[in-house]
Amino acid sequence: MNSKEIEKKWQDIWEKEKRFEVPNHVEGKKNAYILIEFPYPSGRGLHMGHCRSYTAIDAYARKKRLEGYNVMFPFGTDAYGLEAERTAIREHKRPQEIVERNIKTFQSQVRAIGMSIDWSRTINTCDPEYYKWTQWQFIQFYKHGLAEKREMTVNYCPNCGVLANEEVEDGKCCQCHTETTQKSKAQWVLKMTEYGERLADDLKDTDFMEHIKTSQINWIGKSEGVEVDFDIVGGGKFSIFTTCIETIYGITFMVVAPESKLVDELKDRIGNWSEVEAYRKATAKKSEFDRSEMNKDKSGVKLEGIYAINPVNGKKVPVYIGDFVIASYGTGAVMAVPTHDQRDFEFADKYGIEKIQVISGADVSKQAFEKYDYLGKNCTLMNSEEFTGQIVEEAKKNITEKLVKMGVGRKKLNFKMRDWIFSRQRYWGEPIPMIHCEHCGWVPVPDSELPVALPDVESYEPTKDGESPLSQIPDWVNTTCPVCHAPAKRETDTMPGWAGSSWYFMRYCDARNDKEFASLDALKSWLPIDLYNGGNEHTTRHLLYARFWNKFLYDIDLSPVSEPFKRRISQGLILGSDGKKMSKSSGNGVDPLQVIDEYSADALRLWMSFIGDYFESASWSDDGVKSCQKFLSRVERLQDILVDGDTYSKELSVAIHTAIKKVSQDIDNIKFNTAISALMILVNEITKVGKLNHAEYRTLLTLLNPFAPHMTEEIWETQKYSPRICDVKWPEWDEGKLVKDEIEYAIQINNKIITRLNIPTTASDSEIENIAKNEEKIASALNGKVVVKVIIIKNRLVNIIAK
RNA sequence: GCUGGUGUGGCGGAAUCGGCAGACGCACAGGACUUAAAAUCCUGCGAGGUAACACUCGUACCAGUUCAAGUCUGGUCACCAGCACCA
Repeated sequence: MNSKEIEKKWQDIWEKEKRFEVPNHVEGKKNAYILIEFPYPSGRGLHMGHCRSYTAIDAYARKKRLEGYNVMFPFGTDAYGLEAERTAIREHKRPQEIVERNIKTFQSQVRAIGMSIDWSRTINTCDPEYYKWTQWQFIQFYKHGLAEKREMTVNYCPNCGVLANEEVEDGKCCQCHTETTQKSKAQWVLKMTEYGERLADDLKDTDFMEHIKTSQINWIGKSEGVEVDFDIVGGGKFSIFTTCIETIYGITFMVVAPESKLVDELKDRIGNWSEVEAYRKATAKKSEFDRSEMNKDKSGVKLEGIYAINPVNGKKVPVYIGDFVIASYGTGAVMAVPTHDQRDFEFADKYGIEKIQVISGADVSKQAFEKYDYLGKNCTLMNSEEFTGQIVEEAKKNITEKLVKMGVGRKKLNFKMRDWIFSRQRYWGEPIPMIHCEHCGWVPVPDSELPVALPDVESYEPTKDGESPLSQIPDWVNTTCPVCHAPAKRETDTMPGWAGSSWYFMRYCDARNDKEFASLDALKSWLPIDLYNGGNEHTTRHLLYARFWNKFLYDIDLSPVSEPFKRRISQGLILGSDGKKMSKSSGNGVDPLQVIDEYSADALRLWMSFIGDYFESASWSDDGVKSCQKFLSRVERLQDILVDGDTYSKELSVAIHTAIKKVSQDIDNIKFNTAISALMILVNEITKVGKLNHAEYRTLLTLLNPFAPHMTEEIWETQKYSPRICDVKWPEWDEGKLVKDEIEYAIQINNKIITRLNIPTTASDSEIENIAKNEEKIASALNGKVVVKVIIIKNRLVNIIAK
């Protein structure tokens, strides 16, 4: 049989015997939930990038299973989202058809690389059985006041409609890269900001890779500061938010966002209204991107006749509008301290505003002395009345206290993260299960009527006016109010692509439940996920949404854990052999199925793990797969030198125990490349010895099994070993048997290696010293010198310091 | 600019607590087997230096700590990722 037949044979056997299925409920602690982000089933099928994480994490799962864990390792597809819809439009097919076809391809490819998937749990986000629960959960958000329809300024892409902030990159749509604009529209939002603090703080309980935590933290953008009220001369007031309250005595002007309502309220008192109005109009035209792009040239307009009063010293300062102040962050107004904020500094320069230094320690005539530079350096305040001379950190506390006592200030947390805009005016998504009734307002669809099925339609392209295509189907839109039974209309917006992927890992635990989205019992058995692997592109948005979603379910006692993912890792990219990203245009793409065809799935699997550090990007190389294929056939050929024996032989004992330890630890630590190198070292050692017994061979095959499951099963069968390799126990190493009788020491004199010596491992320090000193070369080199000090590092070296 | 990460031969990459830098593999070179090729096996392979040794240099760069630094400390540079007029 050739490798292809062998691999097919075992894949069929595994599937037939339901080898990798686990129950929903498992007792005990030896459970491991291992998850790879489910893919969007694109027509191109599995690519090398998938292969790397799939095969490596599969190896991890297989090893855990051999160690006696109940391993849940599921697979599904995330079929909703813009990409599927766009493909459908391009190919003039219904998205449903395309998705169905692609899922089949995907699943067969996942089988072909030998994944140990529990297929009884497979799910797909556009399956009504699945999205029924996505809708149900939306309703729970609504019932708990965390979902509401809100008129708001939104990012709008002419192609893709309304986008969440997270979907806008550099002012462009993250899907089609068209320039986005601002539009006011009523949108469903999930109040994610209410969870901002917990989403940031609870990261400490997780074991995510550092850069993943960082990007989460950056995105959430939590800042601690103080909100302060400012009275306006002649009546009225407004508040500002600052993280640098210590600079309050340095305020020389204030800036509010141009669109601020305050400006309207003060209209009659503003001396230059026409100028102000013109500036506001100009700002409204600009997208958020344009506004931030203009950052080189700070612009603003003074509100003539308007002065704010600094509560700490009664100082009257002018008020400006400026488009660098964002209405939706903080209070939409800032205090400006040109000496200690570079932005304020430039603004002050441009409009000729005075500057007062309040923190000493730097020259502020050329540029501002900012918090990054003065914090933590024991800088003291100046020009700050009773706070003058206090250290910044101390003054921060004291000034805040004073403002609180005066009743004009309070501590405040602010987040850059905004609420999650949950509406899309697109066809291909879960319909939002809400009904609008003239008498009752918004009413959730009753549970008994879920799912609100996405109607099968001819035309699903986005409409010109930016409304959902569903709004064009009167039969679907018109319904009756569940409460008063009057005629009512369905919500026609659909959910964003991120909805279904925010909770799929829970559904896996109880995938066929038709009473609830997953029983708490099943969730308790499996959550939190022990290892969650996914692409770097999802480390901010998806992870944040999923954590938020779970936290909400946790709060209403439907999830047993407050953090669903214990450990999160991301694999590095697989690049083309030219070191560039694989792409059609550069023609450097490699098709995994062709590789399997030419070599074998096992060789591909081995190479994907051996190619380099799992977390770093790596270049594809044909020679690499070849070398792995070569290694596998070396292992196969070891059968020719097999001898009898049920215990490890003296010659190989140390090598075997060393390999067991290294492979075991490296797989746990996601260091697959060195795990394989340890196996190679073992095979080299066996080759040197020239023979191996069955016990040794069985151990080698077991260690190799996670990486090359087909071949090792086959050899196991050929050798008539029993039980089957997937039923054996992962070998254990004996720390005491790792030590050789003798170890080579490097012998140094004054840090320079003079010679190397084999010294028995049982030798004491003084014996080692004697052996070293008496060695011929050493003795002659030491002749006439005085030994000052002898440093002995066990099993490594001896360094003799001599004068 | 802020935050996090990385920097080691021709290449992918190893190196526990600071302890022989370059494991393992690729590529390359030489040899064995073969009529020949493929496959396989053996040997060599950081740079300079030597007939061969010896010796010298070498983990982005500059300092420091130490008997000993790829590893620790301070500073610089480059690249990657996230955030970025966020108050």
